[in-house]
Amino acid sequence: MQDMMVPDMKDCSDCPIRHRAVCARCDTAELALLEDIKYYRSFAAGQTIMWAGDRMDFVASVVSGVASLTQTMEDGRTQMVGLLLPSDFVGRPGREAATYTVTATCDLVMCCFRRKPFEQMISSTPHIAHRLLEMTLDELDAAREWMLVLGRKTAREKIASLLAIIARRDAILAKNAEQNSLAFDLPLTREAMSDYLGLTLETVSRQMSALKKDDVIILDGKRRIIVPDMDRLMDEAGDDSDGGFLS
Amino acid sequence: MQDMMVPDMKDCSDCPIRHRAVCARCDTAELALLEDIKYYRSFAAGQTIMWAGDRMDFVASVVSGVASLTQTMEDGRTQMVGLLLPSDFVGRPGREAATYTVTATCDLVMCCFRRKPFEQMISSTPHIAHRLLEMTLDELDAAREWMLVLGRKTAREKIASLLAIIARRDAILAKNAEQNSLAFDLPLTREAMSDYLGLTLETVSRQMSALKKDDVIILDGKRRIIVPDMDRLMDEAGDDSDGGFLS
DNA sequence: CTCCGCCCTTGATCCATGTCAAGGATGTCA
DNA sequence: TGACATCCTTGACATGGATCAAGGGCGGAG
Repeated sequence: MQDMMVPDMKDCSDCPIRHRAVCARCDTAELALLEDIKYYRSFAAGQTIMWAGDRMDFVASVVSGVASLTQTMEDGRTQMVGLLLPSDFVGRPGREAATYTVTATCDLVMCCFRRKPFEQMISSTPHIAHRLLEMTLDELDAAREWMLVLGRKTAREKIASLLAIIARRDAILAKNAEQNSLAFDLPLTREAMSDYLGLTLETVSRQMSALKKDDVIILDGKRRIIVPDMDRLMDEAGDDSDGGFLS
Repeated sequence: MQDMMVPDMKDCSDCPIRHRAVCARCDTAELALLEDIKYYRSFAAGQTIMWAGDRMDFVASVVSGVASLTQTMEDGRTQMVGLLLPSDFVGRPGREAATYTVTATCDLVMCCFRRKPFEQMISSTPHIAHRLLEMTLDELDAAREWMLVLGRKTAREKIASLLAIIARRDAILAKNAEQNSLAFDLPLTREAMSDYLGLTLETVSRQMSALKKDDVIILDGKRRIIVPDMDRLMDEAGDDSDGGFLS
């Protein structure tokens, strides 16, 4: 799993899906193919990119910013089922309609590929299909890891788990991994956190305050988080594992 | 998703992964290949097939019975992250160690394939890789569906969701789908249900009694369930969707 | 600068579910 | 047949997190 986290761009720095999506071993012919079908789109914070059930004729990779996948019940209860960070992939080859609502939780740039040609490319280039399979398996692991968080952890552990995941991911992208003290900006509102954790906004706020009081985190404003001791945070998360990566 | 549920065996009734796993379009050469690397294993109810972290040198498909994938925290809290019903696939090509503990929840037969040759076969037969990708995407959808259950549903809704999923899956395998009244045997103890739903055993028991009192289900003994009205059950589950299928 | 709206915090109270405890039903083995 | 183990049910009580409610802080628009 580790090697998925650092995009390998050395051989194709212009590959439009150099982000985690496909990357690594693209050859020139594939690059040309991809170049032909890609386009970029930007979204403002809070903007909904697509609604569950919408026809979806592209797949995409997050270039910068954060997006969320959510499910909503008839009565309005909502659950976030995936958080898309830079290098994450969204969209399902072979499926016409979006299964989840996709929303930009902060300003966002995506690199999109028209679906039909992308699917053709997959059928004709086995190693890209293989790469997609690996990615999907990683997402499945992350989703299952999250099931443990949702089903069995306390509110405090849930918050710590979320912070730990974002901190670690952030550190890796910034090449700061291995440091025990980290600082980062939360890309989520308290409400978005509550939707991800299966809590209410108030409980999230209270537990953030509690973690702050206990010196597990330091808050600089509302969104800037300093983690003086990652090991301590992981401990609070009740986490022995290396932490699933958000879809 | 629908078409995944009914194994398509018409062209290869002897294909050892005729269950949902690969199925459908195997040609003779592949059959021979598979035949060469497969073997069957049986397990008794309650038996653990492998522990998280164990070296795993096979992948497998459930022939009969039910198995569960579980994660456990250091302090013993456990969460089931997948329920493997007949035709489900377990194991991850390319991964040496098991990520989850796999346990037989009732007597179980699996059809196993040695991992290395299986991986080779995947690389050399693109449509099998493609099939695996589709399956994995379905499992991902199921896992995300379950995140909504774990994060946002009440105990009563959780129970109804689980019963609805098992009932529907059972009906499909028995070619009874479309009927509004169904009967089936629960393949899980109350404790296994609680591990899947993120509840305690006692809460599961109480909510089963409540659903019985309200005529949503009829209990014949402890394990035999009769659902007089599937629509009613789905309604109790708070479920608009067609219900994710357990991995 | 001031007002407004959004996001966040905190308090008081309630309730769904967890926890602890007792006992019932069913199947197995001697 | 009786003793025992396993699985399940039910009751009494505790509590974590939800709900309802009030207000603080900050950034953007005028």
